[in-house]
Amino acid sequence: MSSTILDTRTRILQATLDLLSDGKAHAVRMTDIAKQAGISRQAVYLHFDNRADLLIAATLYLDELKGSDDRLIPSRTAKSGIERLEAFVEGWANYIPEIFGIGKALIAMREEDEAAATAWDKRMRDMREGCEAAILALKKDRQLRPEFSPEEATDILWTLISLRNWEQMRIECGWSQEQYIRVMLATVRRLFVCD
Amino acid sequence: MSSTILDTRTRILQATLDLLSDGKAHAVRMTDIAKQAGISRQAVYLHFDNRADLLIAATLYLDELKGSDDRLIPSRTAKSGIERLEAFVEGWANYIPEIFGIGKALIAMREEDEAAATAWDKRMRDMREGCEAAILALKKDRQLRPEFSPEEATDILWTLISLRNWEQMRIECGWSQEQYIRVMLATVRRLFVCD
DNA sequence: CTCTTTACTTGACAGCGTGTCAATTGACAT
DNA sequence: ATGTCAATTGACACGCTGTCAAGTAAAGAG
Repeated sequence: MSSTILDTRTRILQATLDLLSDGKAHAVRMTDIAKQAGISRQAVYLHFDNRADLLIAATLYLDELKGSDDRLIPSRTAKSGIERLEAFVEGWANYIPEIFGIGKALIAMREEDEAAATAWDKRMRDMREGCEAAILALKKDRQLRPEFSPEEATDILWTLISLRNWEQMRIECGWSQEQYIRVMLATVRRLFVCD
Repeated sequence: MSSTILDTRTRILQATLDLLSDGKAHAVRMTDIAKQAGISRQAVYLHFDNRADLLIAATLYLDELKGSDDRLIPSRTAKSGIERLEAFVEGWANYIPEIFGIGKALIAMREEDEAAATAWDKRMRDMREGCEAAILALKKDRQLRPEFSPEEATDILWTLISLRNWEQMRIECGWSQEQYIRVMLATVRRLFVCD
C-alpha cells in the first residue's frame, strides 16, 4: 500500500465530494471527477469498480473527514430525554449540509443500483437508531406523548428530519439553516414532548 | 383530429401509467411503453417530443381520468377550519397512491430535465396552495397555534404530506394506508390546531 | 378506381455516458 | 538491467434516447 495509491485514491474521493457539494448530483460524470482529480477517466476504474462503488467510498471518506460518530456525543451525554432529543435533532441538522451533496447522489443512484441502495439504506437505518434512542429516552422520562407509539414516533421523527425534507425546506421554501433548526426543534417538541 | 390519433395517443398514455404504477420509474423505457401500447418505439415520438413530454402529458391525462379538482370539494365545503384541514389532508392522502407512480417518475426526471422540473414544481405549488388555504382557514377561526407563522405552518404541512414522505412511511416504515392517514391527521392536529 | 394524405413500420444511425481492454510509458526498487 | 506498478492513450461494446429516410396500409376525395 504505497502512498501514491492512497494519494490518488484520496484525490479521487476529494474530487468527488468537491463536485457533488454543489448538489447537482446528476451533472457529475466520471469524466468530471477524473478531470478534477487530475487523472484520466480510465484511471478512476483502477481504484473503484464503478460509479456506485466510488460514491459509496466517498461517503465513508466523508465520515472519516468529519468524524460522524462524534456528532452523537452531545446527544449521548444529555441529561434528560428532552435534552437528548433536542441535541440529536440539532446535531443531525448541522450534519446534513455536509453530507447533502453525496447523499443526494446516492439517493438518486438508489433507484438504479442495488449496492448504492443498500449502502444508503444502511446509513439511514443507523440514523433511525438515533431517532429511536432519543424517543426511548423521552419515554423513559415519561415525557413521550401518548398519541403515538414509540415506533410510530420514531418513524415520524426519522421522516421529519430526512435529507429530502431538509432540501425542501431549505431550498424550495427558502428557509435559512437557523430557521430550519428553530422550526424543527419546535415541531418535535410539540409533537413528542408532554407539556 | 381523427379518433385514431386520439386512440393511439391515449393508449400510449395509458401504457405509461400502467407501467409506472409499479413505482419502478427508472425501469420503464420508451421501448417498454411502446410495447405495452402495441406500437413501435419510434411511433411514440410521433405523439410526444421526448420522454419528459410524455411523462408530463401522462400526469395531465391522469388528472382527466381521476378528476383531481373534485378532490378538493370536501375540503372547500368544510364548515370549520379544522374540518377543512382534516378534509384536505385526508383527501390528498387518498390521492397520493393514484399519482405516486407517475409522480416518482417526474421527480426522478426533475434533476435532468428542465421541462419536467417545471411541470412537477407547478403541481406541487398548486398543492401548496391547498395547504395554505387550509392553514388560513384555521387562522381565520383563531384556531391556528401561535408557534408558527401561517407561512411556516404552510411549509411544514406541505413538506409533511409530500409524496416522498408518504413513500418513506408506507414503504420504508411499512405503514398501512389507514395508519398513514391516522398518524398524519393526528400530527397536523397536534401541530397546528389550538386545544 | 386512381390519387393523396395520414398513421405507422422498419432499419439505420448519431450522441452520450459507463465500463472494459490492450498496448505503452515512466518511475522506482532490486 | 530488470521487473513491478500506477497511470496513460485509444479503441470499443453496451444501453438508452432521439432522429431520419424509405416504405406500407388504409381511409377519404376527386
